[in-house]
Amino acid sequence: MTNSQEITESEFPIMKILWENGELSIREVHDQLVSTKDWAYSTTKTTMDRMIKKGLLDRKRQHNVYLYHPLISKAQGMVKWVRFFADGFLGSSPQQVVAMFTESGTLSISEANELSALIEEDQ
Amino acid sequence: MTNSQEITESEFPIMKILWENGELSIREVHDQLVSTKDWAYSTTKTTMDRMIKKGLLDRKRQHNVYLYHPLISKAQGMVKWVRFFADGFLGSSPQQVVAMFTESGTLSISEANELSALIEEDQ
DNA sequence: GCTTATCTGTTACAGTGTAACAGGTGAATT
DNA sequence: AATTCACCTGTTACACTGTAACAGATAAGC
Repeated sequence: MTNSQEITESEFPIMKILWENGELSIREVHDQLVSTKDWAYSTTKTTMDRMIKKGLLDRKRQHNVYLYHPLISKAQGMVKWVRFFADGFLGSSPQQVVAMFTESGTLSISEANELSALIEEDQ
Repeated sequence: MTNSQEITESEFPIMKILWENGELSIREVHDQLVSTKDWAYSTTKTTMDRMIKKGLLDRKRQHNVYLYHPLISKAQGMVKWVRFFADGFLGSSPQQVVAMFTESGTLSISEANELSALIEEDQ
């Protein structure tokens, strides 16, 4: 029953930036995105708007811009991808992948715990 | 100029099964898929048909069934996802991810070499 | 006040995720 | 041999995603 919207491949880098920064305008997200994705500004915009509709993000008006922020945690957003990664790439269990992320510093202990629990939760 | 069709998230598990088995009917792929994906047979079928159109697979008629086989190598198919994982999940370089795959036994030495080369190749 | 840059909303279109359905064909059954 | 059953094949469908252009609104600079 945890609000578990699935994050798509294109949405993921946006979530990541937002998890790291808390709250940003589309422009700010877009500028950080440029290193990885070669997107038009309007692509970033459309994607983020859809993420609001899906319940992944919310936004509030600050001065004259909208600032977007995540509605789900990094752990929640990673579940699907950890699975994908575990059984598609490493022939290992999702839990082992979580351990790997913790070691690599991708996840804090508490994020790792949350993620582990979520993985157990729905099978 | 290497034939580099991108493999989508749903296509990946199919490719994986085919890389491991060489040549299978839709039914055979589907049966192996069931452990991971809860798909209808027709979903597996449609996906595999589209993969042919995209040039990811080819098929030939054997007796009275079509057997499907991959047209691109595991290394070629992994490039995109290695990048995705490298900069989305591990804050590491694609090459480090390749190394990790080699250690975990996911890739043979020669597959890893091919993959490394491909990663260099287009930036 | 006008120009310019940026933000916002709207619209678009091909591709993907997921599947139902109808017709064909071989195998089993009577 | 005619019927039935199971599975294969092709066709069609529809919502969602990936990617983006465009037009109007607003703010900032001159």
